[in-house]
This record gives sequence, C-alpha cells and structure tokens, in this order.
Amino acid sequence: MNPNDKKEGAVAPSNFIRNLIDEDNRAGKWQGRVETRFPPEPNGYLHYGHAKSICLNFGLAEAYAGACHLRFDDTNPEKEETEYVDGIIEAVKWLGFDWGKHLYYASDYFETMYQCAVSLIRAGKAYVDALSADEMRALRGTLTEPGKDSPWRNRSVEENLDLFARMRAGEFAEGSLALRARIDMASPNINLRDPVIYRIRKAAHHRTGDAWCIYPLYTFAHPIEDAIEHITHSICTLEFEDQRPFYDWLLDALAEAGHFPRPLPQQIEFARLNLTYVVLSKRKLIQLVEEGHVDGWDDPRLPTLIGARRRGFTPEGFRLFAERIGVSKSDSWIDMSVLEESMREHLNEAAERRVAVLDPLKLVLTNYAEGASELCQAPNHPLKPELGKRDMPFGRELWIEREDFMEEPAKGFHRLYPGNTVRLRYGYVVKCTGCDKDADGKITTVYAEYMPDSKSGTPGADNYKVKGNLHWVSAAHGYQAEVRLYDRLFAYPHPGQRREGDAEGLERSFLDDINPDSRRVITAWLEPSLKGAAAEDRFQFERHGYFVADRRDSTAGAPVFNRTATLKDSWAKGGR
RNA sequence: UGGGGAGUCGCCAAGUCGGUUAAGGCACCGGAUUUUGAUUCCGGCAUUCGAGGGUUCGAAUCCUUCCUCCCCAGCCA
Repeated sequence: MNPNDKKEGAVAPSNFIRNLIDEDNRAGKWQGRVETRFPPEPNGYLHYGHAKSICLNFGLAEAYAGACHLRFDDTNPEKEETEYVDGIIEAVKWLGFDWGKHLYYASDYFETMYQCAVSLIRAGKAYVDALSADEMRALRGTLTEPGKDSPWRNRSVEENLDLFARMRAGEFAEGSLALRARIDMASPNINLRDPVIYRIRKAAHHRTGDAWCIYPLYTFAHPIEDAIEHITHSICTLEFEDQRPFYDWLLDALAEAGHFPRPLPQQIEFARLNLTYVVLSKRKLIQLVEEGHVDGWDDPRLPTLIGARRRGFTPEGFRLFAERIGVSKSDSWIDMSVLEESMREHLNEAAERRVAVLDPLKLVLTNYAEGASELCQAPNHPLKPELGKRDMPFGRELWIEREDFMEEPAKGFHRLYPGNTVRLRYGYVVKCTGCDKDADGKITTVYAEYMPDSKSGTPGADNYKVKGNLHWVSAAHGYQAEVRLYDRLFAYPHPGQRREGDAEGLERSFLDDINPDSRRVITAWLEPSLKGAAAEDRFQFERHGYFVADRRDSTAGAPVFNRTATLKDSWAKGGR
C-alpha cells in the first residue's frame, strides 16, 4: 500500500485516523491489530450520518485486516427497545458489512462494570453522593467558575462500598443516591468535576429485565466496553472530545486495579456528517415522522437508512459517498449533490435500462398501418452488451413525453416540432407533420410520418442523421402504473436557518422549509417488460433517471416505482 | 473573560519531522465521441494555504499576536 502509487482504482485515502493507526503499527503498539466498533444506542433508526460512521469503522477494519464489532450501547433502560436492535442489525447488514462473531451488548457487561465501580471505590476514586440532581448542578460551578465539593465526597471506603451494594440491592429510591467518580471539582474541564457514573433506575431493561436497578452512564460504560472487547481504536464524534480525559483516567485507574491490561484502547474523534437539504438530528426526524410530514421512518425522503433503501439508494453508493467525503476533524457541510452523484455513479453501472413515459402525449404515425405492430429491440444496458436485449412493441400510436414536443421550438431545441426529424429510440426515424390542440391551446395529439427504411438495427438506419432521440411507449402495448417522483425533502440547504432578506427578528422552523414538491405521485406509461419487476429491482428509465420497485407497495405483477435520482440534464439546466 | 477543537479552490480533502511545480474527488467551464441533451473521454480550474507580524537561503508547514466558527455546566448518548 504505497500512497504514491496512484495509477488505478481507489487508492486508500489518507486521513488522520489512518495516520494514527499507521503510527501505532510502526511503534508496534498492538502488533498490527486493528479492532474498531460501531456502538449505536438502540433507541431509534440509523440515518445517513450513521452510514458514515459504519463505513469508517468497518472500512478501517477491512483495510487493516482487523475486525469491527457491532455493539449495542444499551445502558439506558428507559430509551431502548429490541425493535430498534433488529432494525439496526438489518441496516448494517444491508450496507454490506460483516461483524462476524462480534455482536455485543453493553448490557452483557453490567456485572463487570459493577465490579469496576467497586474497584474505583476501593481505590478512593469514587463515592456515593446523596445530593439531588439540582443540588449537584448548583455545586458543579460554571464554565468560568470552579465547582465545590459535595459534602458526601469524603465518606469512607467502607461506607461507600456498603451504600453502593445497597443501591444495587434496591434499597434506595431513584435519584436519591448516585455514584460519582472522585476527580477534581475545580477542573477547567467540566467533565472531570466528579461525573456521575451510576444512577438508580427502577426500570425494566429490554435485555436484562429486572436484574438491575442501577445503570452505568455512557461516560463510565463506554471505555469499559471498549476495554473488555480489546478495541484498539475507539472512534467517536467530536462532541466527545472533552470526554477523552475521563476515558483515559478511568481506564488507567482500572488498569492499575488489574481489570485491564495495557495498552488501553484509545478514543479518536472525527467530525460528524452534516448534509445540506436535510436534517439529521434525532429530535427533528422524530418530529417529521410524528407530525406526519412524512409517511414513516422508511419514507423514501427521510435520511434514514430504511428510507434510503426504499428510495433506491444503494450500499455501494453509500460506500462511494463515504470515500468521497473523507474523514477529518473540521465541521463541514457536504452538499446533498455529492450523495446523489455517488448513487448515480453506482446506478449507471448497475441498473438496466427501461422506458417510461412520465407525462404522456399521444403521437400518431399517420403512414403506419392501423392495427399493425412489430417488435423493436432495445439493449438492456449500453455498457454491458452481455446483458442482452429485450423486445419493445411498436405501433401506430405511441406515447411520448410532453416536453419532447414544442409547436414553436425554442432555440437549440432538437426534439419534435413541425417539420423536424427525430429518431424514436430503438425504432424508426419520424418527421413531425403537425399537431392538434384543444380549446385552451393545449397540445392533444402530435402527428408524424415514419421512414420505413430507418428501423434501428437495419442497414437503412444509418442513412438518417438526427439530433433528437426520443423514448416512447406503444399505446397499445404499454401499461399504466403508479410512479413516485421524489425530490429533496427540504427546499433550502440549511432548513430552518435564516436567509438573506429575512426580517429582523424572524425565527424560522425547519418545518417551514419543507419542499412542497418532495413527492409527486403520477401515473406513467411503462413498457410491458416492467410488469415483471420484483421489489427492489432498480432501473434507469432512459432520459429520466433511476427508479426502484418499491419494496413495500409493489405486488406481484404490479410494481410501484420510486424515483431514486434524476439524470443530469444539461438541456434543462442551460435554460431553454 | 474557563476548557476542548477547527480554519488549504464553490463543496469536501491530502499535505509525516520546513525544501524546486499546493495531491485527489465533487461541482463548474471548454472540446471530442455518443441511437439517453446521460455515460465515457480529453483539456481548464488556488503565485496561494483565516489575518498580521517574525524566524529562515527557503514556511501551508516553526514562533507570535489577532479574527471567525464548533463543542462542554443530563443522575442522555
């Protein structure tokens, strides 16, 4: 793996985490072992931001021939549910990652954690505090003032041991007592001002049931989980940076007490994903679902992984995306187009082509025999001839795209207009002869004459040079089906943020910025072969974009299609 | 006005201990191919690294002052 070797393929991107690992390897810190973990709390659905973290952690393990654990950080019985565990497992699998035997639950470590706490107490590094949460806050000090010691800070080891054991036994009410690390109430780092590490919660846990009534807090539990699993590099997001000194303090104390061997796992922080035109905060996602702004957690517009799946986004696309955005410590905003473009790149290569007319306009070939029909052959994938061709019936009456005809052509328009010649893709070259309009001036039918010797695939086809190529569906053979045209959920890059020209005190809600056209449900005309599509089959509808057969609403013989992404359209962009 | 982080092209992001030309991707702009105005292909795209001083033969990389942004005062994670 020579970083200067940049000839072909994706060269492993350099980033600060890889550099750290490389340094560790050079120093022989772990004998080359690299073990990471993805530690979600099972209290909700995974979103695009998690995808970044998953790709990072599992990707590192793959790159260094190590392992990545899937670990449920279930230390808070009040928020976590088995339902979420299942969803998370399915999502990580879907992304294509394999944790092998390494599926763990923090709750399985409760006894060990308890013993660690006892050791801390024995070492005089933890104590049982009787202050209420409010009192504790009052003594914690502020960002600029040091805190004050709790009156219970200097209990004897024996007393602490006794109290802690009785906490476990359920002798005290919730909130009456808490175990705190004994560090330094005057520390400039608030996280070191005797953080609470165990609280009393008389709640049933989704896995341990009523076995416990005291539960460890993240701060205390996470480093221990990492140490138990022999994690080498514990990667988390930037907001935990201030927590690192405690992470090191705890593990060092526990190593001293003989719980864990050195070297100890190292916490490394990276910048979480920020994406434009969407929201990723759990609170906002919940609000979107609960208030009915979207159809549910798997709504294709929602940035959840189950939503992405219904949208037609692909695991390969996510991996490409993760590779493109890189990993660093600077807060940055990734433009949604980077994600979309990543999906397009994979789909262009992976999706077979089909034809769909989304906004139909009738085209009649006046010189084509009435009632006649024939078959045209269309390649399934222009880049992969080995995928073969399929038949597309052709006839006198066809559906074409309304936007492919202009009675008065705009400059540069080389589609259909009176007098112009275009090719009906995979079929014949036709010359437009006119059109009908209704009372409102709306075009109702377009007329053309076809060139009998111009059929695609025949020798005569090359006799015609046309600039326009239109897709079409035979009116007599195609069928109508529901298609959902999805677009970005929000109309502005930073939902809820003030915009130029906003009045002085104007407060925006992200809900105000929802894109009213984020979903358009239409009835389209599809080529016959699409009827057989199975749920989750992905296609490129030529000249339109990528579509997927919805995994929830499709039924046998009647797939419903969701638009994943449009194709680039330099004509539309150039402004007609 | 405490502590912890970050500032390199429109958006990301490489730039190990200072060394002739500041990677790469996306976007964008040209041009070529093309039965998708798609794809592909070529070419272009930071005399400059938040700002100012300084050290040096030489600094994005070292020193210094300053500016901007993010995070931390849950018995959440």
